[in-house]
Formats: sequence, C-alpha cells, structure tokens
Amino acid sequence: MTQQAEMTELEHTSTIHDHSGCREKAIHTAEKLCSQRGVRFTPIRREILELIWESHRAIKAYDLLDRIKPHMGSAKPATVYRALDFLLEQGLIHKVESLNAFMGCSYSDHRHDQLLLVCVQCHEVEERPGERVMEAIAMELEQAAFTMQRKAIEIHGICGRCASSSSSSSRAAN
Amino acid sequence: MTQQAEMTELEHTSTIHDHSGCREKAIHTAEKLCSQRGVRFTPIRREILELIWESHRAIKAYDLLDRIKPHMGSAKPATVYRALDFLLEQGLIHKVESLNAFMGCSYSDHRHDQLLLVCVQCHEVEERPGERVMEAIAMELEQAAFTMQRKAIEIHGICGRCASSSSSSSRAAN
DNA sequence: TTTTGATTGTTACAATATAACATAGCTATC
DNA sequence: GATAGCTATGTTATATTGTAACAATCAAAA
Repeated sequence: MTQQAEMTELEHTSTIHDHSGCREKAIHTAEKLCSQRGVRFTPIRREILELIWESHRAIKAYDLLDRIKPHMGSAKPATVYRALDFLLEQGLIHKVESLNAFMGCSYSDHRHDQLLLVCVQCHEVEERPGERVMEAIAMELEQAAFTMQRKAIEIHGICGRCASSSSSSSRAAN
Repeated sequence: MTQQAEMTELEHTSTIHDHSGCREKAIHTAEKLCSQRGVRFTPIRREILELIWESHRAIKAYDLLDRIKPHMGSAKPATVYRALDFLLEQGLIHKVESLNAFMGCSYSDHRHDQLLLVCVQCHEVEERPGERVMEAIAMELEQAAFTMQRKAIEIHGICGRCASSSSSSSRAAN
C-alpha cells in the first residue's frame, strides 16, 4: 500500500528505482559532510539540494527558482545561485556545463569529478567514476605537462533503457 | 625584417609560435572541406573563423560580434551565432562548454572530439586527440550500454608554459 | 528565367548569471 | 549577556549568452 503510493509518486520523476531513497541518502550525506567541515547546511541550501534530487535529470537554475518560490516568496536568482555555488564548492552537486544545469553528486566524498552520461531522450544523467578513463587522462596530462584543477567530462547520447524501449512513454522527459 | 614585424604583431595574440600559420592553415582546410562537402564557406563564415583563429584562446560570441562590427555594421547576435552553428556542424570549431566560448579545431578532418586543456592563467586552450582516453571512454560506455552522440572533455588547470614561468607578463591573457 | 532553398537582415525577446549594497543571523570572545 | 565580526540572505539592477520569427536577398538548379 505504501509501496503502491510511492510508485505512483515516482512516476513523476524517475521510473526505475525508489528514488526517494536517493534523495534521502544524499541529504544525509550532505548533513554529515557539512558538519564535518564546519560549514552551514542552511534551510535554503537543503531545499535546493532536495529539489535537485527530485529526479536524475539535471535541473536549470531558473527551474529551481520557480520551484522554491511557492515556499519562499523572497527567492530571487541570487538566492538560487548562491546555494548552487555552495553545493558545488562542497562537491554535493555537479554543474553539467553542456546543459547549463545542475545535478546531484552521488560520490560527494570521493572528491573527484565523474563522467556524466547525458541521455538526450529521457534527459537523465548517469554519473560514473570511470576509473580507467581518469587514469588515461592523468597520463595524457602528464605528457602535456598540464596540472589539472578540475575537469568536465560530458557525454551525450542514448542510454541503455531508452535504446531498448524507445516506445515507452513513461520514460519521456518532462 | 618581415619576421620581426610578424613577431611584434604576434605578441598581441599568442607568444610562442608563428600563429598566422595556424590561421592560414585552418582557413585553407575549411575551404577544402566545405568544397568537398558541397557547403558554402561564405564571407561571414570565413571572417568568423579567421577571428576565432586569431589566438589559441577561446573567444566568446559577443566578443566576435564586437570584432566584426567594424567591418560589418549590420552584424547582430544572430549573424554570429549562425556562423558559429555552421562552423560547429562542419567540425571546424569547438564550443568550450565550460567557458561558453569557441575555438578553432585543428583536427577538422578527424571527425571526433578532442580533449581540451584550458589554462586558467594564460587562457590558451590546447587540443589533444587523447587516443587512450577515447578508448577508455569507449569501453566505459560499452559497460554502461550507452550510445554516444557527442562528447565534451574539458580540463581546467595550469599549462606547462605558465607553470615553468609564472613571471612572464607577455603570456598574460587580455 | 523562374523557382526553390539557403543565407542574411532585423527586431524583439528569452534564458542564464552576476554586481553591489543593505539587512539579518551566528558565533566567538569579553 | 553584550558586542564585534563574519557569514548568509534580501533586494535591485544589470550584464551576458542565446533564440524566435519573419522579411529580404542571394545563389544554384531546373
């Protein structure tokens, strides 16, 4: 029964797994990391992070703004961008540069950037550590005598689920 | 003497090599590829490509607009973006997603994306085929059952030249 | 030559992001 | 607890980046 209710809700976001679990886990990790680091996980920051974790799609700053306005009439672009800046600094989210959009990071404590696989059909973004890729990049940079500060590796294409069932409507982006 | 004059001019753009050679080669390649493909390398498109090749830094669309206005009073944002779209489609330039800026592609005929190494100090961008990296990505995508359409691999950091001589002023970005 | 499609001109605007300064809220110390 | 200093948020304005839509022009093919 609870299960049934949850599934219905989930159809609005991701279709495959119990997504509320992802969000809760991410919030818990954020609380823990912020506490450890002595930085403040304020209500605004928490709310933005929760909104970002409402799906596995990357979300745009102004869409976040639209979504917090109901709760926070005072919200303005700066409100959102400041929270995003904080979350980026703490490694709790990624910016998907090729979309100008933001997504939760599942590897907040790893402290390095992941590969982002952006599905152009369902718009979900999969994050992968891609260790072999990272090793190859490290070698390449050594050859190039280049000292890395940060990287963005973003791949656009069709994810496995979309490829295997391009007829499913429940998987379409909104 | 000609050599001397050229060096003086080059100090405004790149410092190390005879950069006008890069530009000329790029334009020549563009002419050849467009001709082969039956697409039109119009004066606007050529001029934008030439401006992009004036340095090895990525340049922003509105900076391009400022630079063509002297020659083309009629130029508007759409003028620039249309030329950029064409050049991107033909693989003659890259968009550096993490900078919202554009740079020439030295591997126009290779038909695949390169690694872009963005120096945060001199702002030059080095393009590298990075074959090992690309292989590793291909393997990763196979594991993930993901079909790639395009990729952006952008690494920010300090290039070798800046690292070895952070005192040089001629290398600073403008 | 006509016609068709591609390119460019032009106006208007949408979407993304930051600057700058005022106010409020914490927290460390007296 | 008071208060001083720092962090976070409120607020206004504006900068930057990118597109839509339609008209006019140009070029290549029929």
